[in-house]
Amino acid sequence: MTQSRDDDRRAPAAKGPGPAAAIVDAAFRLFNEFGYDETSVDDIASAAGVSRSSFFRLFGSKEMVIFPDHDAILAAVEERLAASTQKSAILAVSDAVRVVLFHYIAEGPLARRRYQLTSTVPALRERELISGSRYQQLFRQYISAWGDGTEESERRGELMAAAVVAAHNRVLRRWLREECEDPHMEIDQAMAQVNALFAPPPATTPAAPGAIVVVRTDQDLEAVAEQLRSL
Amino acid sequence: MTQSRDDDRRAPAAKGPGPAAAIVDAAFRLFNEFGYDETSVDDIASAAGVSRSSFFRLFGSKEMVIFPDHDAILAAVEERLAASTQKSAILAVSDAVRVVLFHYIAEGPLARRRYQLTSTVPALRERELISGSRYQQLFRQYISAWGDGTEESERRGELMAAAVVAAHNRVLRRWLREECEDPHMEIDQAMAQVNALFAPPPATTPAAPGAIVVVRTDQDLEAVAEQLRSL
DNA sequence: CAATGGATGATACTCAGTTTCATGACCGAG
DNA sequence: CTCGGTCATGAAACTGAGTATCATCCATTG
Repeated sequence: MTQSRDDDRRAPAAKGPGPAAAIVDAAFRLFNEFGYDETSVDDIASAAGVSRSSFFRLFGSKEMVIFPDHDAILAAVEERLAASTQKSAILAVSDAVRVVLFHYIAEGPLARRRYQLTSTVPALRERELISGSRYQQLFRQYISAWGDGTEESERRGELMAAAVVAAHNRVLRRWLREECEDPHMEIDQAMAQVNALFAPPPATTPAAPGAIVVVRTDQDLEAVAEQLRSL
Repeated sequence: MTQSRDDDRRAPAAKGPGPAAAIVDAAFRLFNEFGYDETSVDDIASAAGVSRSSFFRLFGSKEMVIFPDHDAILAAVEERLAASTQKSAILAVSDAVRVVLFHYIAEGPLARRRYQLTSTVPALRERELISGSRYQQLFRQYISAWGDGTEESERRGELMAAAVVAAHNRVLRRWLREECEDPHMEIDQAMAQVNALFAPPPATTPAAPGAIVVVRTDQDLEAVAEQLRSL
């Protein structure tokens, strides 16, 4: 896995030289120049110096050139969520969201080029939506598991998962549009907002500046800390 | 809408006799018998006694045979949302959600047949997801407009729209699976839950610096202090 | 050297969706 | 009745994505 060299055949998203990277480069270049629909797979393959067959062998479809490693991110999210219990649930969710967000941010300009495509090509926007729903499904699954089995609890899990993904998407989209200077801060705020919504109603007395805030909590300190961090 | 005769040419989803209805019937029958991927458009067209051309003229794509009138529902939702202001916002959202839900429920067995397909054929599930996101976008747009323009308010709109759609989807899915006896009641409960989450942020003024935070916990003060220090 | 296995390329095929053109039914005007 | 229009339909060819098959090449290994 971690062996070096140009063994990126297993990791099409890698940056090093290799057929996969050449294909990605050619694809983004042609998409930007001529448009997504106007660029055929044959165009990409020949521009990258590989055969059509190899293209479909490496990326299963034309759309997948744009979205390289969703499966890997999804696995990372699941890993983070799995390493958690009720007590650290809120923290786990926030962490998992950060995993996703900062993965994209780490891509830098590539992520923005992708956004330029997804925001103009309906087929790609839809593909992105679908992968987003897989995150939501994953979050829902874990959040639900942390609750009791009542319908209200299940519904709460569903709503919270939707909110979590929406919060992430908003921050990410703002960053992609360069409307967001500090994504760390914004994702913290956004997740704090989510947690404030879904945490058990903390009997917040309207507080004048300098007032005493009493937090009734059955939660563990991590949860409290998460909320405080947002103030 | 309710006029009789066979003037369903403008309404492909209508039930009366006519080419569109024949196509829908043939499509569902063949999909159920042989599977979605195994049924070609030619199969459907010839089974319905029309030409391939007519099929694509009436429904733009193979997937659209399954989802007839999303645009109409979307328009109905928008109509309901548009007829509302901040004061009646919560009611408008709940009403709009009910419009969608009961539209599907009114379809009765057809909706359940569709569900059987969408829950087994990935391409159709994705198509459904996408139309769901259009509802979400619509709700977000209106809910955001009801707020002040702050980022927190915008985010709240985004989260609430996501939650609203998620709540609807949950109730609808339960009804489709026949796990839900009284969809009226369930959607009311679900929307009440959404409103309870999003409605009145009970004036939670962020505590000014120097506020006192009281945490009830089993842990001793040293542990608490240590945790807080790490914020 | 021979054999094996993995990666690649070439080719042909299916099918969705688009475009173009021809046909035929209906309809009002002369 | 006939001409000239429109509109729904059908027919056929075309593009392009995705799949399957087979041949080839190359590197390792015995």
